[in-house]
Amino acid sequence: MVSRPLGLLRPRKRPVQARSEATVAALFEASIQVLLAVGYRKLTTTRVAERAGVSVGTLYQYFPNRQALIMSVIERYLDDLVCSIERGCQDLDGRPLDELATGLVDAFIAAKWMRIKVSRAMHEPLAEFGDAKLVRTAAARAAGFVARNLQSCSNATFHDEHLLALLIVMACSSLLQTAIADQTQSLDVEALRAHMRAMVLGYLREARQLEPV
Amino acid sequence: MVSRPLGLLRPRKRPVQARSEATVAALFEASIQVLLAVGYRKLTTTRVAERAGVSVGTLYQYFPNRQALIMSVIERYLDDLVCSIERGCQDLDGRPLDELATGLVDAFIAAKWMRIKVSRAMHEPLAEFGDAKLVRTAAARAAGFVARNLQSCSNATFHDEHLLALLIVMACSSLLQTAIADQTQSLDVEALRAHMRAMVLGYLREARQLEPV
Amino acid sequence: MVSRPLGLLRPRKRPVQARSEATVAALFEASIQVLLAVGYRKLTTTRVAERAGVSVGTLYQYFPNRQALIMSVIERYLDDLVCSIERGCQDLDGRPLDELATGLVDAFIAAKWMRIKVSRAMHEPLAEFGDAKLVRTAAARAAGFVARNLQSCSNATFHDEHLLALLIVMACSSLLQTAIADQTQSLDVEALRAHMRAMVLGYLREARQLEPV
Amino acid sequence: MVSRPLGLLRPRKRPVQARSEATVAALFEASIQVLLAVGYRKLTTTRVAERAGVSVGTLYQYFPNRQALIMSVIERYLDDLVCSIERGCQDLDGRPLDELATGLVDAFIAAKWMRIKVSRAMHEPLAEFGDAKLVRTAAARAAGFVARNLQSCSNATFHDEHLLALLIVMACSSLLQTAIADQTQSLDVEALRAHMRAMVLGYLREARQLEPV
DNA sequence: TATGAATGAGCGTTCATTCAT
DNA sequence: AATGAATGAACGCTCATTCAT
Repeated sequence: MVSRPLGLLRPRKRPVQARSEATVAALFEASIQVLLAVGYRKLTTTRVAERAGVSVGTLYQYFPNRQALIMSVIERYLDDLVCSIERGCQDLDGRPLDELATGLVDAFIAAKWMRIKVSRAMHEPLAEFGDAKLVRTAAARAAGFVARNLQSCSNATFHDEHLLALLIVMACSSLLQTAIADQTQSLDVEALRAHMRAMVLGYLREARQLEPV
Repeated sequence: MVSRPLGLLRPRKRPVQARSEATVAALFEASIQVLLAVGYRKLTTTRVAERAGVSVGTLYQYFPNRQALIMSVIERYLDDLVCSIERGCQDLDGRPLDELATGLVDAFIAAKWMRIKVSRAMHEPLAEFGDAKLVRTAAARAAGFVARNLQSCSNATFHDEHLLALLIVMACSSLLQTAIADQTQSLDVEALRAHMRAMVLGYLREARQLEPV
Repeated sequence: MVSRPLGLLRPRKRPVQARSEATVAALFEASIQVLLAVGYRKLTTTRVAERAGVSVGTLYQYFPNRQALIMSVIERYLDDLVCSIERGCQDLDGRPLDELATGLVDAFIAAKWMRIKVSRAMHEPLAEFGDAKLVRTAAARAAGFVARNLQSCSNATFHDEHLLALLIVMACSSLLQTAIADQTQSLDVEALRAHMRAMVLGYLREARQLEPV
Repeated sequence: MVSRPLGLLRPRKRPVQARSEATVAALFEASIQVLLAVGYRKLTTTRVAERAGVSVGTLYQYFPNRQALIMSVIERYLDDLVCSIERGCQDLDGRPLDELATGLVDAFIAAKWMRIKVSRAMHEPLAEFGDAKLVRTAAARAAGFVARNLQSCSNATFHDEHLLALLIVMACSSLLQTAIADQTQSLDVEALRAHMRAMVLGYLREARQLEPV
């Protein structure tokens, strides 16, 4: 799953050579580490480059500026996340409603909670660039899979699967992000899983009667 | 419900005089405006003071440092939010489940969406200080009201109203925050209201069967 | 022994009333305390006024600016010092050389070491304004007494008592100041006293043969 | 005798390249110039950098903070001073007492008075950091040479050369510093030299009879 | 291509001083 | 006369970005 930067985020050079790819990967990895080690406010280009074992100058050969680096990191994270969710949703076609709800919630939790530290590290960057196309695109992609799952549900049909799917995606990811950001861990995963399942399942049951808007 | 900052966040001087109160209010207002105008990263003490029509020095007479200012702004925002939610939940005691769900969702939307610009402005600050006691306290307070509403529901009883309430609060606020942060407004309020209602109602219906964990 | 400020140091108002005198005294005392508590670099007018139990505004009614305050404090300190030395030299007229040396050294040590904390507090202010008339004047005054002692010595006569006296004053006070500034107290007072006595006595013995320059 | 700052004072990067060394040298030189031109209180990192012909950022690449810069400057000054004194004391072994006294005083005067402007510039910084290890170390080193000279004196022996040496070092340097700090130059060098010689010589003559304490 | 020294605008913060009350 | 809120220039320091090597 390679980073696919778009628009303003496009690196100055495409990492065609093995060396370049390795450098970019190291910079991504270093960014996460810096984020976890010192926090977003202290994430400096110099620090990231240092951690990655290259010079600042080199960083600037792959990313036009700090923002591009961060957005690339976010992009990569979201990409991985969406792929992980997709994988989790793959076997849910044709299932009855309750299994579907369980499966979806498990997929989201697996995707976010399993990589909890990275998810936590992404909290602030996502807040700064959270209104970017990036995030909407990722949400839309995830909503795509989920919508397909909903369409193929064995014991229920819906009016507007895509909107339902989008709301499930938004609700699950925002709730999980909030739960993860809480360092005190006041909610344990299993409780969260049970309640999210109830929420999604209940929502879908109600939604069968929901008229399209 | 007055702001009562504690510890390091305690303003340097209590605004006892009319002038002082006006200055502090102006600084709060200016912070929001700066947040909306130039974003969190460019929220500077100088910039806030300027916009409030006072000098930096004056800002520092009321707040020991930038963080204290921001946390006070957050605190005030959360306080208002919780009060607004409380007001919205006041008439929901003794109602049947579906009216309760509708009322709760309306209360949250009224609280957040009606002050959408401020809510949007708070997105990044909340992400930086989101794990602070402040936020958890506010969530717990809101969960308190909601739990009371659940307990008094005319046609349903629950195992653990407090946990349910907390999850409703977290889900509603995080979902609304996400929706609000999206500048493109891909979701209109009324659609969101309908779906959130379905989500909360469905959740509570499922939750009646949920064993305590 | 009242402060007698001169020239640029003249307070804006002469402390004619009891109240004013008390305020000025409180400000002097507070300055010393601040110096000892937080050091010269952190001595601020606000802090001094606070400690003195008055407002900054009041401070500025007695001293035109920070420098005037500090110089007044120095002046008072030097005044006390010189008076203390004078007292110590009073009974030395007509004594033989060795008793004179002992007496002089004792007088200096009594003056400086007995008020060691204040002397230490004055170290930095003296360095900043050490080339001021203030210090030269104080040294000259002390040299005056010492010169008189030298003139009346029972068993020795000198060519230029005034210069000798000035050098004794400078040597004794600078050596003591250095010893006092050393927080580690590597030299104990009694050793210092013995050696200073040897130094002064030896110096005077040599000086009898020193031609005027 | 190269400057070797330790701990928090360690320069951020060791000046290994010619350019770096030149920059650091320029910063030292600029510090002295600023000290002489505007005084210690107005010695600003920006001002020093400016005068050195580099940017503030560059200054901070070589010194972690203002204090480290100043202490490095002091260290360098003291190092030079001690080396200069050492040079002046080199030929004094085996000399009779009066030649020794003359030689020592000449060594101190040569070291301090010959670099009078720098010495004057150092007055305030030394007062602020005067109790630092730096200064005590320098004094101890100088006392080392002088003690050796005393031990080898051809016509006198002493009980505690090291203490005597330390007092000579302290007396000479503090007296010279005081004389130098006096901008009015009320004492000319040659008079000072004669009297210091008398003082040191007399002191040593007395000290022969001084019992160890 | 990679480096990292250099840059300098800009930040958070302090504090001497003023002046309306 | 006394107050203390307000001022704003100036400070120490950081860091995104550039460019000579």
